[in-house]
Order: sequence, then structure tokens, then C-alpha cells
Amino acid sequence: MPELAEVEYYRRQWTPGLGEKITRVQLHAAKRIFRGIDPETFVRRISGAILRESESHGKQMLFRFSPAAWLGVHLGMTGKLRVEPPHFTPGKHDHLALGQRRRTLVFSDPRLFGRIRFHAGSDVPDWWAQRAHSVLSGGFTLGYLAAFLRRHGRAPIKAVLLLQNGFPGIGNWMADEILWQASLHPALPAGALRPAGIKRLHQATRFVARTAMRRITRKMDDLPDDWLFNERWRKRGNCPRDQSPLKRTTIGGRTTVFCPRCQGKTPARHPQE
DNA sequence: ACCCCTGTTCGGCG
DNA sequence: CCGCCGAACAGGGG
Repeated sequence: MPELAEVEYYRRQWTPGLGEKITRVQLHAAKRIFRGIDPETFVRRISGAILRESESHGKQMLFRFSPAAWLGVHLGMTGKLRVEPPHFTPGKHDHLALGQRRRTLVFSDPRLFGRIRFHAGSDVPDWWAQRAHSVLSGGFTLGYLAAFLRRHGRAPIKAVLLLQNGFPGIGNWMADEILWQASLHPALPAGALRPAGIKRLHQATRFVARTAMRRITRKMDDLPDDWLFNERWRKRGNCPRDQSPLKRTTIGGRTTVFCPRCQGKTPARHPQE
């Protein structure tokens, strides 16, 4: 599930634990989710610490503790955060459980594509400080977008939209939705976009991200009826705009759904089929 | 049984 | 050195 709005949704699941002490830490330290972490240091620093605040950025989450320690969570493809009662016994896919007096904060991930990061000390961890501009922030300007597209000019625009250092939080369905709303063919090389196309891409990116945040952040809600999203999962989906059949293909290694009529012909330089 | 999947990382290659 | 691409990672669901 996790793209920016769902990440924000899951971040809030642990909000009831803010301001309260961690009394017990249970983790499956051997799992690849914890790669790069020394489990003993982790348990020692988090045990007895107070969860102070949390923040999400793109697909990443940060939880700050005092005494100074930072927990990063990336949900991968199937990660989730939830709350369970105190003294909870973790199940097979519950890789991290932070016990508090009144609840247990749980991270689960059946497919193990997620990742937990940890940093002790008062300075913000590097992996958080080095984030790209959020697509919803003032830093995500037309010029910033154009420069990023230029830097990845030979890659298909669909693949570029999935690069987290340019479009933090954009995932597969959002990328397709953005390209459909901007009327851009997903196989178009990023460097081939004209200024008008870049402008549409910029607007669509912000609109899709903002709308998704509004509709999904409080609870998992539906997206607007006239979005591509609602058709993209169907076997034989139709374009919500002109009702013509959608096409399904693979671009940048990922399933891609688009409307050949609205989004133009495949560019000759990049014959995807 | 077989195929598909909302994400990232890494090695090969141009 | 840079950047793109496919494979690999693991497990569950259709």
C-alpha cells in the first residue's frame, strides 16, 4: 500500500503512544528489515525512552525519542503500523513491538521489503537530513522539476516518477495517475518533454499528491470517481475521460496502465510496443 | 500450480 | 564515473 498518503496514515497509527515511555522492546533482529542495526544498542537505547514526536516524508517515517534517539520506518510493499493492547505477543510477521503501559506499538511486514533504521544521538540522522523536496512543498518548483527531468533525460518518464530522490512518496499507481492526468505517454523519455508538458506534469503531481493526502490521511478513503485509479486494477478497464480501452504494459520494470488515446502515441525513439 | 503484485537495492552493461 | 535495466528479495492472494 504505502505511498505518501498511506505512509502518513500509518504514521498516525502510533500517535496514541506519543509522550509515553517504551517499557519493553521485542524484535526479530535477524530479519533483513533490521540490516545495519546493532540490536543490542537499539534495545538498550529505546528501552525506557519516551516517544516524543513523529513525521512522515514520502515513503519514510521518523520517530523521535528522548533521551535522543531516532527510529526510521520504511514500509516497503507490505509493511504496516498498528496498535495492540499491552503485553502483546508478536505474531509471525510482527517484526518490531514497542510495549508501553497502555498499548503496544507494532510494525508488521510479511514480505520483508520494509526497513527499520536507528540512530542514537541528538543530531538528526543523515538518512533523514538528506531527503529531497516534498512534491507538496514550496521547494518543488517548475525549475526544480525540469532540472530533475533533464538529469534523467533518457529514462522513460514513468521510471523517473518512481525515483524517490526526485518524487518522494510517489509509487506505482500515483505515477500512472499523474501521467494520465497530465496526458503524457509513460514511455516518453523524460528529456523529451516540452515546457507545456513539464507544466502539466508539475500540476498533476501536486494535485494527485495533495488530493491523495486529503482523502486518505484520516482514514483509508476512496479517491475521486473520475480518476484512472478506479479502473487500473480491472482486467479490461476503460479510460474515465474518453471511455476507450486502457492499455497495460511494463515500463521501468513496473506494471503501467495508460490510455493510448489520451496519452498519445508511443514515441518512436522508445518502442515499448 | 502458476502468475501477479502499491518497493528498493545491487550487479552488469553501455 | 554515470545512469539504466533486470533480477533478486519473500510471501500471500487470485
